[in-house]
Formats: sequence, C-alpha cells, structure tokens
Amino acid sequence: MPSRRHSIANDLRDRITTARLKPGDRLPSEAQLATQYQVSTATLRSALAMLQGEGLVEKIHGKGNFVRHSLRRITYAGGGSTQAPQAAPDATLRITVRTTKVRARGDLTALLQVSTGCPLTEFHCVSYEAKSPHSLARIYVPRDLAPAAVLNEPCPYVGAEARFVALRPTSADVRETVSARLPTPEEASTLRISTVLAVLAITRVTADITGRVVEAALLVLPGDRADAVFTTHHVTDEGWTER
Amino acid sequence: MPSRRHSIANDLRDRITTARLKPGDRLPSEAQLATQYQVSTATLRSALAMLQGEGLVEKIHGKGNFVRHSLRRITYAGGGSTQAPQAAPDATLRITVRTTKVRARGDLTALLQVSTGCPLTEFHCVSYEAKSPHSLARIYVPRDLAPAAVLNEPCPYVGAEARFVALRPTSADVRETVSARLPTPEEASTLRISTVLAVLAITRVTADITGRVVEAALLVLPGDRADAVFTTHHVTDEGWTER
DNA sequence: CAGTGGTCTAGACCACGCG
DNA sequence: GCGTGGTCTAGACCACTGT
Repeated sequence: MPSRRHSIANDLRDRITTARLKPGDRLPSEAQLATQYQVSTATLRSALAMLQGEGLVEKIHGKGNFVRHSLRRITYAGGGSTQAPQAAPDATLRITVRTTKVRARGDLTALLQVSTGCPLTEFHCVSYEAKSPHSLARIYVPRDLAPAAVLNEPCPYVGAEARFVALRPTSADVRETVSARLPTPEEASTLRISTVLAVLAITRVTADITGRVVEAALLVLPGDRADAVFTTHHVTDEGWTER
Repeated sequence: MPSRRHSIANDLRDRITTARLKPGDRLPSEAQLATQYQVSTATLRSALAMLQGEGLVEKIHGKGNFVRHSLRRITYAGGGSTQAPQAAPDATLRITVRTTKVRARGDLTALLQVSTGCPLTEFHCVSYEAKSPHSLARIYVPRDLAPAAVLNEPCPYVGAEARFVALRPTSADVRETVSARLPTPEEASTLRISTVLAVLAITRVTADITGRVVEAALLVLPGDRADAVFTTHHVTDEGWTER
C-alpha cells in the first residue's frame, strides 16, 4: 500500500501534469496542505521533496512552493559540438561569464596535464533562459596558449572549445566523461534546483594534435531537463559522413 | 553555521573516508547514534540520508546501516564500443539475462522506429560484481532480425551491440542519449542503491547503414561509481564546417 | 510585522530480518 | 520475540521574504 506521502505526491503530481496546477502557480502553504491532507507538516514536506526530486516543484524559502515552469529541454551535443549547434535555434540564452586567473591544483592538474601552480584562466559561466538558470560551466585554459582576444569575449559554455578549434585548425581529440550525481549546495543554489535533483556532470577535455590539452570544461546541467547526446558514425571504407 | 545533520554527516563521512569505519562495517543503530549525537532520530536519519545520496552508506531494513564497499568504478565507453572493451580486463562480472518476447509500445516504438505491437525480443540484464549489483540494462531487438543463435547466448549489456556488429559488418550509427535522474523504486532495489542516489541513464540506439534501427538499449548505472566516456577524434581534412 | 519554509524534538506505531 | 529501520505525529523554534 502506498504510504501517505506517496499518495499525496501522486495527487499533487496529477494536479500538476493535468494542468489543474499551472507552471508558476504557488501551492497552498505547507501548513494548509498538511491540514487538507490530514497529515503532519513533516509528512507533507516529504511528499513535496519527492516532487522536487522530479523537478516539478520549486521551493522558495519565505515565499512558498511553486509549480516549475516546464523549460525547454537542454540538449548537450557531445563529440566536440562539430555536428550541429546544440542550442535550439530560437533559444534566447543570456550568459554571464566571470573570468579569473587561477593556478592549477588538485584534479585540474591531472585533467590539463600541467603541474601544480600552472597559470590558468578560469571562465565561470552561467547561462540563463528567461531569467531561469540553465546551466553552469567552469572552463579552464592554460594561460600561455589563450589569445587575449578570445579570452575577453563573452564565452558561451558550449562555444569556447569551438572557437579554439576555429583559431587553430589542427586535429583535436575531445574526451567527455559523463556522470550523474546530486548537486553541491553551491550548484543547487546557482541553478535554483533542489539539492535532491540529480545533475548531469560532464567533464570535457580537449587536446590538440600534439596531445597537449588546450581546455578542460566542467559542465553541470540540471538532470530534470538535460540530456547529453553522442552520435557515432561507424565507418567502413569511405570517410565520415555528415548527418 | 552548519545544521546538526550536516555536522553529523560530516563526522560520519570523516570516519568512513579515514577508514575508522571500514567497508562492510555496520554502524551503530540509529537509536544509538541519535543518543551519541544528542539528536532526535529524525535528525539522525536525515544525516544518514545525505551519506546514502553520496553512496557511502547502505541502509538495509531490519539489519542496519552499513558502510558500502567501495566498488570498482564502472566505465561505460560510448561510441558504439568499437575502440576498446569497456570492462576492466580483470573484472569478474556475472550477468543474469531474462529473455522475453514483448510487443512495442510507448517510447519503444519511437526509439526503434517500429509501429505499436511490433514483435520484439527483450533482454533484461543485470550484471553483478562479486554479488553486488552493478548495472541494469533492458535491450530491445526487433524479433525479425535477431538470429536465434545470438539471442540464446548470455548477453552482457555491453556486448549485444558489438556482437551484432560482428555479425553484420555494415556501417552503423549509434546514438547515445545520457541523462541523470533519481532511480525508480524498482531500479533502486535491483541495484541495491538508495532512492536518493542518482543514476546515469543511457539510451543507446543502433542503426545499420540503411538507417534501420537494429537495437535499442536502456542502461541504468549507479551514479556513485559510473562514468560514461566518449572520445572523439576530430579530422580536419575531411571538411567539417563550423556552425 | 505576518506568513512562509527550514530545522528539530520526543515520542508512537508499523514492517522487515533473524534467531 | 527482539532489534532493526520506515513512517508518522503534533508540536516548537529559527530564518527568510514581503509589507
């Protein structure tokens, strides 16, 4: 038999998916809902937690629980983004970039294959779609190979690597490691998602033909609306074919 | 100031990562821990929930809380697995396969590009590493193109597609869609993971050179120890165009 | 300030695993 | 049966958001 919180979650989920509760709507307060459902506030909150994990509800401290806007799905196109632009053509993404100079340490040294203390440029990018945080990226580039002209441009998290490819038309290898985890508290607040909503974490390392790593990107996408797509064309005789 | 449950989680996490609590160890009962930390059971349980989400602790109803064995990391190699076998060379994976005949419905029809009711063979695979559930796969193949000899073999979730490639040496396209989410209750119990531990869900669709979809695989990997890796070798002389 | 969610308590009762 | 975790209660007090 379903537990109380499952029943409540199911009921609220129904009301959301059948649009009786519409995106942006504020739910009754937790105290009111608890009274309506004849449960304690703790039980009601655990029901809401399930809906948060599914990305249906967003809690805002001091304001209430809101039905999330069903945002456009985010598609991250793997393989170095060569096949097509991955943003929807009509997507209006606003991107904030914070550029800082840092020095390699910890995992970054291994990713970039540089020694500890190596000077790097960090791009801390947050993209927004209509005020709603959309994705998060930290991109690291060794400072000795980043032309200043490139570094000072606004840099979409998906575009930095493409720009470098354009500048240096050598072959490059891209290695993308994808994992699923819960967000760090900081990531959760930046993306305005619940700490119980899984994120897709992509680590992308780009190397030039000499094997030198020219960029490492740590991307974080909200799991409720992000997919990473990788398309492989197996080749027998002829060269690559474009889709 | 960190909340009580954060302090407790941090303390227990320390005791686990510094091996003062070793893999397989049973923690004191929740009531005992609550007394030790001078908190209520509810607070203590929420601290344990954080550690579950990180994959450090496994709760077993009626038995206790256990420090998880740190299992070998799972690496899923994308790109159709042509470059290398993705299982560690010394991995001892035991795989159970349940083969059933089903008919296409719902999302499957779109994935396989067949009509509703089309006869399919479903492979329901669970792989184990030393009794510990490791990964979960549901693989669907249109029944009219699956040689019986292949279908009756034990079929590792990673190997079915490679086997088909070997049998039919035509070019093939592989499209892998990766997402992060919380497991369904069924997936959580099969993989013996917490329902708050994110999973990496990979949908892999393989097509032959004619564009016919020959296989759809739905893979679920525990997020605390799985990565999917995609490697792309860019070729310059072949005429890629940017944007 | 009033109203909201966030944390926490000190219990109760139920369901599971094992001897 | 006993000890374990799973669910739930009816509060209390704190922190944040708006007026």
